[in-house]
Amino acid sequence: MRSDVKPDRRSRDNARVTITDLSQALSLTKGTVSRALNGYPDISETTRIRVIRAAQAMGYRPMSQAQAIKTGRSCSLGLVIELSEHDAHAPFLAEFLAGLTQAASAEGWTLTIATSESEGDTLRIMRDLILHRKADGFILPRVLWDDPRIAFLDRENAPYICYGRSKNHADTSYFDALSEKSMAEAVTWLAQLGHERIAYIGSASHYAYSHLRRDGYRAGLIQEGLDFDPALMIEEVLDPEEAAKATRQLLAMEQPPTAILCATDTLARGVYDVAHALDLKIGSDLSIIGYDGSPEAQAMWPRLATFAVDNRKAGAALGAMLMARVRDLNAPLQQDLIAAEFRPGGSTGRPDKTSEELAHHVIRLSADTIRND
Amino acid sequence: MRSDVKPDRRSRDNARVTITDLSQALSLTKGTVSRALNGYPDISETTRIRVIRAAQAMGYRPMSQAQAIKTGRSCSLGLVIELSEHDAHAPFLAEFLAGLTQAASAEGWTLTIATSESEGDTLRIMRDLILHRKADGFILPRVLWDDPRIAFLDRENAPYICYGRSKNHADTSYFDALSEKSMAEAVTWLAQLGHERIAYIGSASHYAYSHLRRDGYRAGLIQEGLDFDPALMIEEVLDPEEAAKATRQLLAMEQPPTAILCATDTLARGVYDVAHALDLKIGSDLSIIGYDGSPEAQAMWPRLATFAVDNRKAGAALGAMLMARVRDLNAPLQQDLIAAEFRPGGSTGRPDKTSEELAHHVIRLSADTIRND
DNA sequence: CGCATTGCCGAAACCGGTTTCGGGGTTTCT
DNA sequence: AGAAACCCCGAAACCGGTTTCGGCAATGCG
Repeated sequence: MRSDVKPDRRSRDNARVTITDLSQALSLTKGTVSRALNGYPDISETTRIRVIRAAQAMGYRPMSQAQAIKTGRSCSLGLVIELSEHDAHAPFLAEFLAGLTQAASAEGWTLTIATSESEGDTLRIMRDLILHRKADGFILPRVLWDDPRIAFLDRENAPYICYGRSKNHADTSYFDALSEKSMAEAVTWLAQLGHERIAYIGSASHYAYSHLRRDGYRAGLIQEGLDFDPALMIEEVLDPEEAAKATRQLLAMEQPPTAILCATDTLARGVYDVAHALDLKIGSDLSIIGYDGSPEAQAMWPRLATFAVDNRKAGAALGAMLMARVRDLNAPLQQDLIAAEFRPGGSTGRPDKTSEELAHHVIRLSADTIRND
Repeated sequence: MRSDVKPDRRSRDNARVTITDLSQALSLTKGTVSRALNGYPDISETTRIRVIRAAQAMGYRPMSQAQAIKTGRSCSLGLVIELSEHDAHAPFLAEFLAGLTQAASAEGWTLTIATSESEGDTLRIMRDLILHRKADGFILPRVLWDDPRIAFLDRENAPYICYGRSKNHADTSYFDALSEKSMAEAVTWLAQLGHERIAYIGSASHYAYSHLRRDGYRAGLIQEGLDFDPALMIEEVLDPEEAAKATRQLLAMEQPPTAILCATDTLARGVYDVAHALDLKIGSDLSIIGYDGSPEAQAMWPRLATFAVDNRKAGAALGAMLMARVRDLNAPLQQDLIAAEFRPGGSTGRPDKTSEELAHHVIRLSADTIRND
């Protein structure tokens, strides 16, 4: 009773209106209609508006597939997600996709997404998508400091927009959050609460953002007149487990930090784990700030102070930029930045203990640490 | 030096191999090659394998766009994500997409995704995608108990597969996790730890899964010989805030539950919040179990015990099912179920306090509760 | 007033495929 | 041996668009 009704009527009766329908209604040829709609100069203004009017009235919208075989443009944005990454795209993805598809569908475009297992895989897939006209260009999420995708797409002469600033970002079109500014803000926030020893746990340096955030941290220290202690900065930290290890290392110092700034919320999870294990009260014994505004931050207790990036807006901006670039690859580069919004949480507060008191506390509980390690 | 090299060579020199190339190489006509590849019966077996061999050797793969305009099939799976939902798709999305695109690209298909702001919007978008051949069929995520998309697609005679079991799931093709079994397991787990009063916080009943999970909870109680107390079951809980309210209500009972089972991890967040506010020790004063295996569960402390669904596998299965269905809409329905894997965490344990002791504890701290409400 | 432009549109080829139609060559049957 | 039935494949139309080419009419210019 369900799917076996009308077994052969694959072509729906409420069919799409084609360019032929439109041309017949107007008593023009397909070619003329096509040129009118595509802004060719050899069509009089009067017939042009007549065609456009009729097109709107009849609800005509060209079938992009048919266009693609002749023009080579399929009106679709490509997004290849690499799955092998340590920190999953999970949290930011949904909002990001929302922005992208919103921008795309506003102009009748679609989003083609694919996943890959490795870097080489990504390049192969992108070539394939371009070759088969499944994507006219690409959004590059999670740009690396030295990103092979950029070199590849330059070589292939394919349009793309970066989400993030790579090493050579001056030569690329990009959209990014000013995470370096956020990191400096975080330092200021902590310094104003009275923290003097503020540590930084950074992520893998092949990510473009890690350079920026690290620099932002250091800029913040300078701005607040705090000394930079290299021992307080641990980088190349990939996941919560490694962040936990880094945290233990920091807290084992003679003068441990009273606040820890993390490049991502995910890393902050590791800091939380250690704080819980050492029975440190987060927000007083130890202050923590993350970055990303991810759902994880909402799930932590106390709430992780973090910087929320509007990923939907980012997606929309990137989509619009890419469409413009596809339309004209020789247009000037587009570069845009937004500021992330600080979202306070219970994870920061005035330091309850001095650095020395904290050290004593940790030593007292070191037995637990050994057990956990 | 970057994008302005080779300004006009839009058609790459490493061009795609078309069916014409192939037919010329074989000294056959396009038509014959096409029929050979598409399994027409009027092609001799010898030439068929000759064509197929050559196609592989030359790396020919038909351009799906060109096929689409004649056949009406674009070889792409449609996925429309509704954004207005209370509980975002965020956590499960990335893995789910991975599975989908993996299944799709294995057969040269792609995934077209779109987002919508409302239910009506979703239907419009789906019709549009079908009409413009941007999707041959749809994966329906987060199926509702009485889902308008199902009725709509039936009416449109378009292929689809449900992720979840709706009211009439017997009549649909679906893939789903056996969440009712998981809920029963959860009850058993808690009962074996010594819990006798186990509450359930369920989500909005328009979701298909809430019926199943609720029934699973009750089945678990029966199986363990525990009484069902209607006061211990609160449904239609939409978000963590409402879950927090429900938790306070449960704990304010004369005989409060010593364990709370939540239909989703997100709801468990609200339970955690209240537990923290009331200074209840999670995993001893109060045991909590969620469902979904989301990253949030990893971010909570102690780790939320939950049931992890392999969303990648689900995506792959759904993709394969949909492709089969697009190829033959009259094929028999496909229905498949997997079990979620229990992932223990520190959030469960033997009840440290009896229900009565818990009640006293809560009363003592009720002042805080009032302040928070 | 005549000729060269220009503006505007129809006709037709084209893109990369699919599908229908028809016909030539074998085989089978009587 | 001749007719009927198959088995294959080429030829050509088609899908829904785009783009080139050429020609007709109206204009510009001397």
